[in-house]
Amino acid sequence: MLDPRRLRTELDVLKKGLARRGVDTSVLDRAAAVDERQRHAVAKRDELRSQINVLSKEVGEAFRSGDKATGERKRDESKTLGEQEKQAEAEAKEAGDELREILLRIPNIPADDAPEGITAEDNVVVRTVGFDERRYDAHQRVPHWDIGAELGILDLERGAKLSGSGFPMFRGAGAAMLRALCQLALDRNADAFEEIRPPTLVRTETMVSTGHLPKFEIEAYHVERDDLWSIPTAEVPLTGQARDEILDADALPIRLMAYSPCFRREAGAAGRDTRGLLRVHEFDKVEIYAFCTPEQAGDVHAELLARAEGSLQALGLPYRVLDLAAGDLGDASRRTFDLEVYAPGADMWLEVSSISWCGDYQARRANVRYRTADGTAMVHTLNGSALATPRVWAALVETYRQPDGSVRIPDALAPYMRGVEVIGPPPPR
RNA sequence: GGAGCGGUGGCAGAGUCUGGUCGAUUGCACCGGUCUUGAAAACCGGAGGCCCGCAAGGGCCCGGGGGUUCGAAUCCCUCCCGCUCCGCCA
Repeated sequence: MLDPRRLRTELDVLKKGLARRGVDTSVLDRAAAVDERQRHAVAKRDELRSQINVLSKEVGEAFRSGDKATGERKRDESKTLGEQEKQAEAEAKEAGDELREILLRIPNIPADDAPEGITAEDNVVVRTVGFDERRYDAHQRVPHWDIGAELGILDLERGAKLSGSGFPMFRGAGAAMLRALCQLALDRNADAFEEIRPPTLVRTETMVSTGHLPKFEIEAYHVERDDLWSIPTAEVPLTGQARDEILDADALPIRLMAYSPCFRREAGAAGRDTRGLLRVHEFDKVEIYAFCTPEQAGDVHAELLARAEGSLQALGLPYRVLDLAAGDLGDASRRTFDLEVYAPGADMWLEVSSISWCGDYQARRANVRYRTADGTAMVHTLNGSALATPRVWAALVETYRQPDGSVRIPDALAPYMRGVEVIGPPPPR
């Protein structure tokens, strides 16, 4: 959420920023008008309340001192003012609610150094690591859905039988590899990040705090009976757990990580790049996350990126780093680097991590502050996947497929797989 | 799921029956000072959050929302959360 004060102090700046996303900036004019209306109503209400407070005190004094006539007169006077106050209050509340409704749907202002452009085509490739097109042989040009079926480690049919398409079921070494990947990611970051295992069903307010509601309601699974939402990422509970808190500045940056399942309806993406594990409704992920001061945020952002890259490097997967164009940024983010691994079988770059600096956008929604020398200020929040399983799994089996059809397990991962070094064909079932 | 009790400032804990002088007593923690070679102790002082405003100042906040009243931490309704006991259960 944007700071409503900026609507009156730097409306132009906000408009320029939103325009870079390719968004209609007239909402800002609407918001500014409602803000103006709200402040007028509040001022009027406060003035009336001030008078009522004085009168009420006098009523009490008058009755106590036995001056019944004065007491009754002032009481009636106060009552009249009370009716006006009620009306002003109603206006203030109505305008306040409307302003919040508008603000909750306005995305964050992109950082100045976020690349220009409004589509994914405009994203800038910052660097490509470990990629050499010529290095791949025919045996690596097999898509993971075929490899998975062949080796009996991915059972999409049965996953669909259970829950529908987009709900993969893994078996045997394939299932173990998912756990191994998460364990690896957690272990690699445990030196600096506190591990959290949050709930994965959360309240509406929690989803609002990160920006996933109200605007993207269609993207989330909702449990109606209990009015709870399945989290699309651990970023949601990690942000929400600090809601309404004032953090100790000395404790910042606070680095957290969390393993969690993630649920996404992918409503807007039906039929697009959905084969195999390319786009699924449920998957496991290890998220790395930080609360920090605005001054620390740049460094922390770089740190999260380096951490996420580190896991891919450890697994020996070629990847590239994208600096997202202003228009391709998620709503909450002001600057995002995407990590994409190369999947030779599918011959695609797969997004496996989005490392986002959200500024105070989420902090304001969740009301997470820290103490400063002269008061409080909103923290900055940053998040990114340390490792998202299904796409990394896909890239792994494609990259490490050997001429005989088996899949070699990278050295870094083997210890987490009971020493398994190669996944061969399954025993007959 | 049933019954009972409770939610007050960073924490603990009064105040609620008997509405006004209660944004709120007290203790701990915290910050500054005195004393001390230094520290502790003791003593003195300071200190909640939010909104509007250049400021002066005003308004709001005792879990959330609504109501009664001239006036609500205090009375009423409702929702949420916590604890205890019972039931059920991985």
